[in-house]
Amino acid sequence: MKPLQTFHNLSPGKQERITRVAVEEFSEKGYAGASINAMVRRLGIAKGSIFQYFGDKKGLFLFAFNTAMERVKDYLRTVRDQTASEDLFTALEATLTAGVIFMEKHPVIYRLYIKAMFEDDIPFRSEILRSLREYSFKYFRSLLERARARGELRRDIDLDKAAFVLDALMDRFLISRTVPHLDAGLGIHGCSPEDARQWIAQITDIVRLGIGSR
Amino acid sequence: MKPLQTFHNLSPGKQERITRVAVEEFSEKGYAGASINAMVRRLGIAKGSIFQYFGDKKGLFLFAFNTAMERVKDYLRTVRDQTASEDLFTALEATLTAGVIFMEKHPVIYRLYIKAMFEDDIPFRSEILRSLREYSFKYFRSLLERARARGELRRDIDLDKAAFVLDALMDRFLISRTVPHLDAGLGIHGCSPEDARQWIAQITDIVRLGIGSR
Amino acid sequence: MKPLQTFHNLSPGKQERITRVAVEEFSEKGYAGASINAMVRRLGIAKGSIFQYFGDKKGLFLFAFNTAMERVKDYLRTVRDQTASEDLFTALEATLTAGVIFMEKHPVIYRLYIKAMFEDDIPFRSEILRSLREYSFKYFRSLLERARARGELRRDIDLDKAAFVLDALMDRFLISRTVPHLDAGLGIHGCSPEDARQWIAQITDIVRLGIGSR
Amino acid sequence: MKPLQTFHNLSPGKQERITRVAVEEFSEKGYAGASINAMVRRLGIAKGSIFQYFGDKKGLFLFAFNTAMERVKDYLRTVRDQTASEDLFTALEATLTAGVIFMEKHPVIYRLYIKAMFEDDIPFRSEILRSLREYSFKYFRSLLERARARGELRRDIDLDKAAFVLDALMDRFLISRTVPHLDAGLGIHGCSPEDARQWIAQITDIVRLGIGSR
DNA sequence: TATGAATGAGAGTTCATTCAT
DNA sequence: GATGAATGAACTCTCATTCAT
Repeated sequence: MKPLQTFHNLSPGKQERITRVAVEEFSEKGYAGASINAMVRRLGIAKGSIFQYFGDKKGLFLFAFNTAMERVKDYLRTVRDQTASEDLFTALEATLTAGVIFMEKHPVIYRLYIKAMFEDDIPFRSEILRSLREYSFKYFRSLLERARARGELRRDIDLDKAAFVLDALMDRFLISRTVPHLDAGLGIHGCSPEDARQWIAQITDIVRLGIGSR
Repeated sequence: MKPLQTFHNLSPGKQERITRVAVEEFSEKGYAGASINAMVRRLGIAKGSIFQYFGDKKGLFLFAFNTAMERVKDYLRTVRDQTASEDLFTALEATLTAGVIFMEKHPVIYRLYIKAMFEDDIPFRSEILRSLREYSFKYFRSLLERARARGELRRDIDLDKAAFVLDALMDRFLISRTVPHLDAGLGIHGCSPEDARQWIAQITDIVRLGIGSR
Repeated sequence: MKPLQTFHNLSPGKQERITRVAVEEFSEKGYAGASINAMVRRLGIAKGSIFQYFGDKKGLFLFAFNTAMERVKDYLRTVRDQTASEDLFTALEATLTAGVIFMEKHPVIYRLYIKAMFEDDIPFRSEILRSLREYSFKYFRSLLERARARGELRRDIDLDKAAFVLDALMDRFLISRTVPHLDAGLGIHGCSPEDARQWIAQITDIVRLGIGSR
Repeated sequence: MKPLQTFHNLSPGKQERITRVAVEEFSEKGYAGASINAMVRRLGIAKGSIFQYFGDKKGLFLFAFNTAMERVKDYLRTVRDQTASEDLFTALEATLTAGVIFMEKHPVIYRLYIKAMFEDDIPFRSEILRSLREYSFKYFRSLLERARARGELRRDIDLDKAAFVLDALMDRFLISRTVPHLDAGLGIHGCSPEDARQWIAQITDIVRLGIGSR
């Protein structure tokens, strides 16, 4: 019997409940800190069941993490599609804003991503991070390539470097909204969506002057 | 008897050895993951002694962390003093370069900082991070204020936002050199100091156009 | 519904497969160590089925063990029949040689026998072992009685004691070929069939002088 | 801190109690079957203590086993010394008798030996068995060499083969007294010491004729 | 008849913390 | 002041067995 086979035979409602609790637990306590005991206590099921479904803690984490990341990718895909006709900097603003909204609705997922990023001994850490970063860079690269084709960029700008800057700024901005006290009192953490838009506008402005065509 | 009282009565060599081992352990395994068992094994001292010196695990961590961060601050102070007469962007390049050099020499300290940043259940996490970030922002703010006084900045730029951008880019760049696979194959992780300088130059260049006076 | 009833309604092929896997598992890991989980995994059938067929783990073991021992007895019977006209010591040599050959072809069965012999908590351990030993002794006793009738034995030898010696030597010799390092470097374990015959000849020789008629 | 260091700092009485309980548990249930939970329950100490003393289950077993075997070797040494002036077959009888007496007083140790012999997954099984068997063979070889020097043996007898026979018979005889129902009703198991001497005498008699000088 | 999801006791192991010496 | 033995809760993981479908 393959792992996950058993799990996928459960009712969708139960699958969803288990996944949600697992994501929350890993999100709150990281991989090593997460307790399967705590999960089954919250779920009201037997400890053995988790191991029947996922084989071991590693398998559970991988499943929870991948499930969560799929939702991020889905979301990002729709953003890109909706900004296809906009210029680069409008698209960037939209992306950041979308990121803020997503995090507002799914803070748990963002924290899980953070944990995977900076905790050691995450199962398949390298593969996971490499694949995520690749996805993110490809996203910004594709925005930049579209912009270059339209003549929106400085001629001499290196697309890799530019993508790095975009990724760094967006990532840090979003992290600041999640991780308390990372913004040194600037007020990013927990600020209103309107204030967030102000921040986004000004950051984008700096970037436009840095890499834009004029 | 105050905690740390007994610790400071030890010979400087012993104090230094204990501090070093504690910093290494927390740096490698994070707060929750660190094992006092492991530390005393490496140190060859009794487990009870640690509790006598520092009260509990929390006290040990706080001491180790603060000690490590003092070294960072000392280092940063000398960088600022040495670049007092340079223009903003030269000073920024120097700062990033200095950061690369520091990390090269003290990777353990940088990892400890990362762990403190992204792990929950760090004792006094809020206070620690707030104080660190404050220090970092003040550093960049002071550079920017110096630059504004000299007319090196766009008139309309908001210094807080600019400091945010500088801090974000510098931080992400340095993290990329430490955490594997965070750079999506761009080659920042583990690149040679010369390649790092190239990266720094180009990032600074983007920033100059974004916030510089012309 | 009697247990085993449902099992015997299965296709002979399936019965045989289940028996074989069970014997292998018990042979490798002993009774307590054997895992029904592992068996059904290898068989690709439902765990519940095993309990339907055999009631519980005990029933499964008993069936597997008895099935395996039947094969040993069948084999031993043919050996005795084929040596009916030989003198005692030729028959003994033939028996030992046959034992070696059987083990060579059915190591799994021999290991199962060993496990049953020396593990506690074997279900019905006493009955099982008593019956096996009885069978073995009867075998040697019948050889000895035949020999006595032909005047091949010392007058004053006690047949029980002699049977004990024969059984002990044969058993130990065969075990030495299976269990590594039981022969203290004498080279019995894993030796070639030819070398085994040399050993057999010399052991038989000692026995002949010990109990033979002259 | 080395494993066993801590343990040896305990009071001799406590060390002895722990060792005794461990030997009993392994002796009754084998390695895999033994439960550290059960041991600490019987001892009335905390589970963690066992791991502090011995590191892990493997370490505990190794210690318990070696301690038990030392007692066997000590005993055997005194037997050999006391029979130095006897002829081979008298010495053999004394050895077997001594074995019977030892087992009568220490059945737990003998069962532990049996378990180590026939259970798989014993830690360092190969090394343990090789060393034990070597010790046993050397013992019989030394008796045989002494006998050959005195002209008590058949000229053409191979000492290795003879030692094998002695070891096999002695071992099986002693096992028969411990493991129930291994004697097929011959009455070795649990027989009185006097009956045991009778058996010993007759077995020795067979061996004498098989390998003796006349 | 066959299935396989559910169970929960029990396994070995690690750990921060306490306290008598 | 330094020690290190003692603790017990919490951890991940395995297993035979049950029973509704």
